[in-house]
This record gives sequence, C-alpha cells and structure tokens, in this order.
Amino acid sequence: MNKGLKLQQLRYVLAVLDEGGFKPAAKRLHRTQPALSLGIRELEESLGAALLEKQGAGRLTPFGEVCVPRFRELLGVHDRVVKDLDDVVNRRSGRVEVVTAPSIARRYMPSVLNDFLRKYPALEIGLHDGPADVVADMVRTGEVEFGVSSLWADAEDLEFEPILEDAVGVVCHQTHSLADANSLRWQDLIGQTMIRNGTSRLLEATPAEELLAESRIYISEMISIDAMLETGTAYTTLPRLAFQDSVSTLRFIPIKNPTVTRVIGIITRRGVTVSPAAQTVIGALCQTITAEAHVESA
Amino acid sequence: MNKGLKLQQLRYVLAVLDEGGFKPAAKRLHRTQPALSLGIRELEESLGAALLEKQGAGRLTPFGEVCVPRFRELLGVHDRVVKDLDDVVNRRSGRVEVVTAPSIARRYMPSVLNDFLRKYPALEIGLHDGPADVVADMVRTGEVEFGVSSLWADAEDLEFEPILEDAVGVVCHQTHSLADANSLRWQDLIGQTMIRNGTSRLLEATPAEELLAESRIYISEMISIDAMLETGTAYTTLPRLAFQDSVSTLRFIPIKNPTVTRVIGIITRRGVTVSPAAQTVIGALCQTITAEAHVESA
DNA sequence: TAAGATAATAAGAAAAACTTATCATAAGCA
DNA sequence: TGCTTATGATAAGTTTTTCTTATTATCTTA
Repeated sequence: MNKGLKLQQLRYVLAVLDEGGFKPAAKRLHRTQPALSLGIRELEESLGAALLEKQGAGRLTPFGEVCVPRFRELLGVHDRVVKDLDDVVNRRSGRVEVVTAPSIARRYMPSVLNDFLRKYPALEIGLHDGPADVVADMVRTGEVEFGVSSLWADAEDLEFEPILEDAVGVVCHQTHSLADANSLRWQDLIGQTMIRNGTSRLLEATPAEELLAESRIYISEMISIDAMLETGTAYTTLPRLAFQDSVSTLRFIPIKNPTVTRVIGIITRRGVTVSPAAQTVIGALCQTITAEAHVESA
Repeated sequence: MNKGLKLQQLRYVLAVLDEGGFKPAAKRLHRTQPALSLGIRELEESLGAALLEKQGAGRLTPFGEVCVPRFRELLGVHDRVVKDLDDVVNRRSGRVEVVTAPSIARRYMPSVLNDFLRKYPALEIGLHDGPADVVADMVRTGEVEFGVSSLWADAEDLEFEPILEDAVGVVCHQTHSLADANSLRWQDLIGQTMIRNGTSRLLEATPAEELLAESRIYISEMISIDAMLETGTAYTTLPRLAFQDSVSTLRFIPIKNPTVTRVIGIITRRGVTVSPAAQTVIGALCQTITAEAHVESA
C-alpha cells in the first residue's frame, strides 16, 4: 500500500483504454509497449488490486471502473493547474499594482499602460501615485509590487535601480524678474522669495541649502503653489518632470553650476522577485523613458 | 516549459513553507537538504519562474503566491483519490451485487449477509435470486458481479467454480406410498405420478430420463407444486437444498444408485476480475457452506 | 569582523524508468 | 485441429532521474 500515485502511470492506463490496447497507447505516448506494461503493473501493485483484465484489449476490472473516473479527475486538475501557471508566466493572466511619483504617473505611465494593455490583453494593472515616502511605504508593505520614484534615505529593505535623472530648476510666473533667463545659477536666487515644497528636500546638502534656510513659506499642494506663483512675487524649485508645461503663465528655468538632480528609479522590496507581469511593466516603462529621452535630446 | 508537474516537488515546496526552511523540511520528508534544493529548482525551471526567494527562510515570490494555492489543491485531490481507492481495496467502501439460486438465497445468504455487514460496516450489498438461466444472464450482462447457482450448458463467456453438490431426491406428501422409505432407487418410481418442475432438467441424460418421458404434469411455481403434492397423489423431485423442511406434511427421500446431483458454484464472467468487496462475499459464502456441510455430516 | 547558520553547487551513487529482445498465450484461419 | 498472427508479459541491460556526501558561497548575528 505504497502511497503516492505517479501521474504518468495514470496516463498510461487512460491511454490504453482510449486506444484499446497497449501497443497503440504506447505509440501515442512515445513509449514502448513494455514501458506501459511495467508502469501499469506497478500502479496496480501500489493500489493493491488489478485495473485491467489480463488479455482482451484494455477492458477494465470492476475496481478499474472505480479508479478511472478518479484518475481523470486528478489529471484534469493537474492539467488545469499547469495551464493556469503557464498563463501567468507567459503574461496571459495576472494583475500588477504599481505606485509612482505623480510626475511619472502623468508623464510616462499613460503611454506605458496603453502599450501594455494592447500587448497583454488579459493582464490587469493598478496605478497609484504619491510622494516619495508614500511610494516607499507602499512597496515596503507589499501593497504594490514596485514603485517608481526617487528614494531619500536608502532603506535597507528596499532595492533601488536608477532609470532617470531629473534636474531641478526655478519655476516662476512669466512676470517674475527671473522669468526671462535661459538658465540660472544658485546665487542668482539669493534675496528672492522662495516657496518650499515637497521636493525642496532635494536641495538639502547642496549649494542651495542657504536658500532653504532663508525661505519662510512652505506649501505642499501644487495647486496652492500655482496660485501663489501667479502673484509674480515668489518662485519655487521643481524637478523638470514635476513642472507642468500646461500652465502657460509659468516658466521653468534650468539651474546650472552645479546642477541638482533627483534620481528616479525602480523601487522594489529587497530580495523579492517581481512577478512576470510586473517585469513586463518595468520593461515597458524603461523603454518608454529612454525613447522619450532621445526625443527630448534630439 | 516542460509540461508535467511532479507531485513530490510540489510537496517539497509546501514543506519548505510549512517548516520555514530547507533543512527542517528535508528532515520531515526524510531527505537531505540538497535533494529539496535541486527538486525545487527543477520545478522552478519547468514552470519558468522562481517560487522561493533566494535566502530568507522560505519566503515566496509573487509568482510563488500564485502557485501555492494551486499546489495545495492538486495535492489535496491526489490525497483524496488515494484514500478513496484505498478504502475500496480495503473494503471500507463499495457495493456488491449478487444473484443466487433461490435455495442458496434462503439457506446460506442470510448468515453470509449478517457476517458481512458486521465485518465491513461501510460495504453495501444487493442480493437477487432466480433460476439458473436468469443467474447466468445477470452475470453475463454485468448486472451482478457474480452468481451462485448450477450452470447447465457451460457457456464460453462464463467461468464456473464448483463449491457444493446437491443430491436430487423425491418429495411427496407424508401420506404418499413412497413417504416412509429411507431411500429410494429410480426404478421404485416407475408407475408413480411425477410432477416435473424447473429442476427436472437435472434428470436428463440420467437413469431417470424415462420417468421424465412418462410424466404428464409440469408446474413451475413451488407453491403450486406444494398444493398438488398435498393431495397425496403425486411426487416430484428436487435437489436437497431446494426442499424446504418447513413444510412439515411433505417428505424428502434421498435417491441412490445412482445419485443424481446438481453442482452449485460461483459463476463469473470469464476474464473479469471481481472487485475486492465481491471477493470478500465469495469467501464468506464458501466458508459458511463448508461450515454447514460439516455440521450436517457430523 | 569573525562565527554560525543556511542554501547552492559538484560529483558520484542509488534508484527509477525505459529500451531491445524474447517468450507465453489467446484469437483467427485454413 | 494445428498453424499463424497478434497481444501482452518477462528478462536483461541501458539511460535517466533522483538522491547523497562533501564542499563552497552567502547571509546573519554577535
């Protein structure tokens, strides 16, 4: 009473029944006749009773009649499981949750998503956005498989794979005194009214640090910042991607010498392999970004 | 993308999860750690994606999370099938259909059935009875797994295993002229009025054949025969077992020189193995018969 | 940074599964 | 009936798989 059926032996039995004999069954399974003979015998011994009548083209014993429907059930489940998992591996099934910085979500994800949905019609995707600390937390908790953002403190439990550099510049109203410059240096900003925002942390430990110290306004929401900038009395700093060209009364002026950049990358949990579907999303995103970068630099 | 999961490898994965590591899992499965390492690796390669994270006590990849419930399902079905079939083999489950000659059904089967039901509480049994040709047909069609009766013509498609000899004797009313004999010879019956019945075929091709030719009455039903015998004017012949002692106004007188017997045996389809449950019934029946034979001869 | 633990890798041994060759038995046919 | 043919069982040897021991790499922890 050896526990543990071997699926292949069950297939041998069913093949003999379907084909009506050992020889044709063996042919279908690309085996020789003795292989089936021995395999089925072993199965019978492990069950403790005969399944097939001696001679006579593959007729079943009463015990065999009891067994065969169960064999079919077990093999059916097996085959379905194989197919399901194969679908997952080959991106014909699955769901990916992603979180990105808002700038990425607006600028790159629409085209990535369209691409993705067209290419893998059966995959589902969930897109979230938020500031860098929220991104990191959502990755940490496993709410999402990966995030796309900059990473402040390099956390022990997170992996960071850079994909993009985003230079910080000045954002001000077109009537602001800085508005017409093609590029600026940090010292040009001394004495101007600066609005700090969520991305101002990028300036810590850079030549801009004293500007931060001078600044007496902090506004977290972009809409409120816009409203303040519209008065033409203050400026703020933003990475290029976070600046929305669509607000046409505002200007973005690059800052050089030195350039301060935020590094955006793929954030994953350390030691956690992302799912096949998520790998596909990451691939598509990187491709989109490098493609757009070429367009911009051209 | 090698189709065909190996159940053992799935168990390896689940054991690693349950035990939280390769080493304790290996211990539980009576394997060494590299055995699991290689087995799981092969499984991952056949699936085309990793299941377990590199280090870190058996944590799952996202793909692994998808896989494991399905592994559990498949193994669950497997284990249930094994248990079901084991129950059938070990007579903890199943149903047997039997057909016997009426005499066997009345004389032996009650005790066999009681024995059987007590010993195998989960087995079901269906008992039918009928004349020899009906018995043979029910076996032939597969309505029942085996029959217990005599077999007239030895049919090519049936197997006959003798278990019992049943001698033919005279049955008559206690007032009949033959009633007081201890035993009779066939010639003693010449000139008496004989009622033929279903068992009279036993006398064909025996010294009793001329009695059959003389006889002008045939009655098929025992009750009608009894009524006729009660008049005291006629006799009939029956095998010993078919005679019911309970009808106390009738006598059974053995006939000797020569003794004519019907051979009762187990009738099965040729080349069809009976089920484990049926084997048990056959065994119990044979045992009961030999036990009673000893009682009688003692 | 060293010590201890855990899993991966390598190489060879054991077990399993399969193949070719042959034999036994039953069914078909003159 | 006896010969032929077909089918499955059996034997022996080979290939493949799976496991073990020994070792190495890597992570964890103190």
